[in-house]
Amino acid sequence: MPELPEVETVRRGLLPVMEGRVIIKARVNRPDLRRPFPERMAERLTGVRVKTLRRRSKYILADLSSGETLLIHLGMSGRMLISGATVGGFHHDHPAPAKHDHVVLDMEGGARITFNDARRFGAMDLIPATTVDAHPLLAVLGPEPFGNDFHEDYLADRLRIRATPVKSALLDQHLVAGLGNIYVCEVLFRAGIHPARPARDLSSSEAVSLVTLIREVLAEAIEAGGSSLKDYRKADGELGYFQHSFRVYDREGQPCLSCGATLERIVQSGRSSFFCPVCQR
DNA sequence: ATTAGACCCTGATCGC
DNA sequence: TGCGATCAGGGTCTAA
Repeated sequence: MPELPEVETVRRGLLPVMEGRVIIKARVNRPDLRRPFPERMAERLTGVRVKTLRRRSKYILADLSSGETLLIHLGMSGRMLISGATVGGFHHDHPAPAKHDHVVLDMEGGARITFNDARRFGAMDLIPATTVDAHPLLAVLGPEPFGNDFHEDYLADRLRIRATPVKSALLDQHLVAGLGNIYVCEVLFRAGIHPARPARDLSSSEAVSLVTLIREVLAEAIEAGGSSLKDYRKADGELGYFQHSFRVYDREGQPCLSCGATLERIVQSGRSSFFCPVCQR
């Protein structure tokens, strides 16, 4: 599912039809995803205005005129699809209701936003705006990759005390928030670091380079509209195209674009890691 | 506290 | 065409 660049792309797609607009009617088609939806969610969303639409890590946060904030996580397969509006020059008619359409928001201005999530690993919650940062899902998150709290000294200090493979460390949302399996693989390739290296064994210059490369990869992916593999689509239904820029992810058995060696795949804490055995040491 | 593994759920794909 | 095994961008929970 979506990592930070995909979530940011979805947020940007939703901005023109959500921010500043009133939710005319909210419909909730089932009581839960993996976790229960908040009590009376449809009623609490209906008739309120979306003041701002922001992002924290892989979460979209909609601050509402009711004083509550809607928290949205897309999990692995969650989509937010827009219909009934002209987006990017194309008008999208309302599609027939589809399997796994869990929440539907009819917006002031005629747009409809449909949250569809086949695997139901996503989440929604409604909390007082004043307690957003204390929400259990958000309070444990590490710094934003583009924020001032994420810098060379911070990352070097945190990696130095971890015995776990650097791949697992960078996937840990407590350490830095927003990276997922694809972008960690891509970052480690650009850094020339083998995913199985214990985090504590990285040199300080390697840790320093990771800060820059994490920002570089994420920024390029956001610029490309994210990566479209199986489930992910931008809010306007279009595909992102960063997947064409993958240098190692899902390229097992193919030649390294730098040295020509055959790329390999290993499994680390249950997730695939793709890497070049020659370039990454 | 850290870490590995099971688990949550559906759907796509691949080998037979 | 069908069937089982495997895999998938997420995070949580348990137990060692």
